[in-house]
Amino acid sequence: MKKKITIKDIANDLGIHHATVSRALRNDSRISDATKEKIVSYAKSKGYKLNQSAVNLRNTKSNEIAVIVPNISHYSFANFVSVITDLAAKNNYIVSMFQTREKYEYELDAVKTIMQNRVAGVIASLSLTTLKTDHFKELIDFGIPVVFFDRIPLDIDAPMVTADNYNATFECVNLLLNRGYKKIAHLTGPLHISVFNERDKGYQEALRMAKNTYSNSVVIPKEFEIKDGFDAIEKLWKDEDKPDAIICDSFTLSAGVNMFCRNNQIIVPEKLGIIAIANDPFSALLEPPQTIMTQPLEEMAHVAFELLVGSETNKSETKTKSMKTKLILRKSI
Amino acid sequence: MKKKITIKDIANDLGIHHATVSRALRNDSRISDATKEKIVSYAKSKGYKLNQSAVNLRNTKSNEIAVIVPNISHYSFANFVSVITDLAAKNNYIVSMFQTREKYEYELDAVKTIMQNRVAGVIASLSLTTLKTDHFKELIDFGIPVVFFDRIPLDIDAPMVTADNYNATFECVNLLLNRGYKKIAHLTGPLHISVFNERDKGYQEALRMAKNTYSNSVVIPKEFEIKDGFDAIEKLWKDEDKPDAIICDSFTLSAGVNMFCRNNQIIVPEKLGIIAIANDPFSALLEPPQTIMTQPLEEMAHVAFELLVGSETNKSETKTKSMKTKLILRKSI
DNA sequence: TTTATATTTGCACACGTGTGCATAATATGG
DNA sequence: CCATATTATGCACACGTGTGCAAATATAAA
Repeated sequence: MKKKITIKDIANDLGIHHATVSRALRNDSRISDATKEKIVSYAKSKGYKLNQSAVNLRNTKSNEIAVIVPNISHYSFANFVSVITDLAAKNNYIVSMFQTREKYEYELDAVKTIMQNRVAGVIASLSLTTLKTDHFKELIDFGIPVVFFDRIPLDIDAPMVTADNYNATFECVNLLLNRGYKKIAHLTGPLHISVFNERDKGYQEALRMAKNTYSNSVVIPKEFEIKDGFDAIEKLWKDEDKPDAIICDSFTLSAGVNMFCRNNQIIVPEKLGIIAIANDPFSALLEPPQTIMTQPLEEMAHVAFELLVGSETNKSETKTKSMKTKLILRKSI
Repeated sequence: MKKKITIKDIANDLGIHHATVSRALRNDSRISDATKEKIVSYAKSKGYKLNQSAVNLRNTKSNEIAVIVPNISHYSFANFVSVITDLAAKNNYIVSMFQTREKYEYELDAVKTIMQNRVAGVIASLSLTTLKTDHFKELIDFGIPVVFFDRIPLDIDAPMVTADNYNATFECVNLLLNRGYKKIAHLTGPLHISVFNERDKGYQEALRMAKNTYSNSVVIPKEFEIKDGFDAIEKLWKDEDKPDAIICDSFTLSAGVNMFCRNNQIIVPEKLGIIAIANDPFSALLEPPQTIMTQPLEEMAHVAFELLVGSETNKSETKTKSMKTKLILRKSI
């Protein structure tokens, strides 16, 4: 292992002071071009690498942006993180990953670690089991800016980015009603989660406004799996008053519904219309190709990042951005 | 923003030396239980948070593990990162994400940033456009342990973890031949990439050993998209000597092939057998459900992590672990 | 009690960089 | 050519923690 060279080493070798080296390498205007050139080329020849830990200590702040998500392997989160990572790299930040696996305790651990690391900022989406948010309040109180994304808390004064979940289901219902469906079910998640709560409200309200009497919200109280969608529709299908259309709050759930239909020769969209609120591109590959209401993930990531890195200059008011969803019409309705 | 309390603050308040505080908080055996208790409870009451940047500087090493992957939003990488993140958290490391987007220049940037951050270790999968690996040699020379994963370099002496790609295709070919397929094509990636190279060798060799005369490797020279699979099979299908089975080196490619077949009423598996080397669980949802040869991603992640964090104690010999793939038989062959 | 030993705490310095302020070197103007 | 303004560099300290070694205190043995 090579000995790591420091700015002091360079200063000694060149017979100058390390402050001058520091300034030269950071291209400070107060250093003459001649010495700058001398220092930079010497540093390069010696393979000098800035020690970021020292910089972070000196700045009392690290160059990291922490991202807290329930599960990185889910497409929406993966895609979101992917965009954030690009933006971070472009702005000389590093992205640190934290995964809660939908567990409140892991979220607590993540927040603790984040504070220890004096991170520059946090982008977070709450876990399903998070009922108290004191840890995030402490984080903000500690001086670390936080932007919430998708699964947002309702009792914290911080910037937020979400899809317009209320209108997403509202529009889905109207679309289905227009197509002649009469009995629309809603497969959703725990209603203490902002996303599902908003969507169910939009669903209920659209039905109410249309004076539609059938209403059926099925809550899956855990992380969605294909089997959950399968089981849910299986149970619904046994009702004497079964639905003729279903809105699924994730691609995973809709995939389970699709599988049940294929296994039981239930023709989609004739016997059952399916629409998913999802972003997964493979929804197009289902038989029949799945109609989805998508969230503008890339745009949301951009906004979240902007709210975070711009948050120092622009502390004026709390901003919650609600982004319009977009329908991709395929063959399942 | 609250003032951040340090061990010196605690020391002053308690009339002791900060070294004692440091030791007490780290549960050093040399500090008496009485003072430990006093210090720990006082620290807690004051909301003391360790400053990891200071620790990192002192240790000349950070608490981060860097993960370099081409694209986080691809299922295999996302899943791999997900497991690594869990393992890291369990071992008091943080995972820093780096995404190359298949670009050599981004890989260079990532390696540079990683050196600056004096990261504890790196897990990396090469980008498609990486032809030189000097940057990784420099990284290792700089004293940072690196474990390569999946897309490994052939000219670096470092621990590696891959699937047994040679045998994966070898077995696929034999399986297809046993089922009566005679003309097997191989949809693969750039052959300077270890993964695709090995797979194509396994494919070629299995055909040679079976004295099968038809052989057809189609190289997609870029990041795979669904359209690439679609276009490739479309072109193959125009041949007078078209294949009756195809091995696809990713789920994306196989999805494109599947789509072409559905659009053109080509019955799978009667007219065309399809097998993908992939991990994506949604392969089960295609029509027909896709037969896949899977890599043991979770296991590979565990091994990679173990090779990395155990690498300080266990520098003895370079280890390359080649993990057995597993067939999941469904309806596409 | 005295001496030897074990236990506990303090001291000083190191880790590498950045910044306000002082000082030195150079340029500008009369 | 001197006084002043401008530019360039040096100095000292701070950021927060950890560790080898010395010192102080407590405990055990004689």
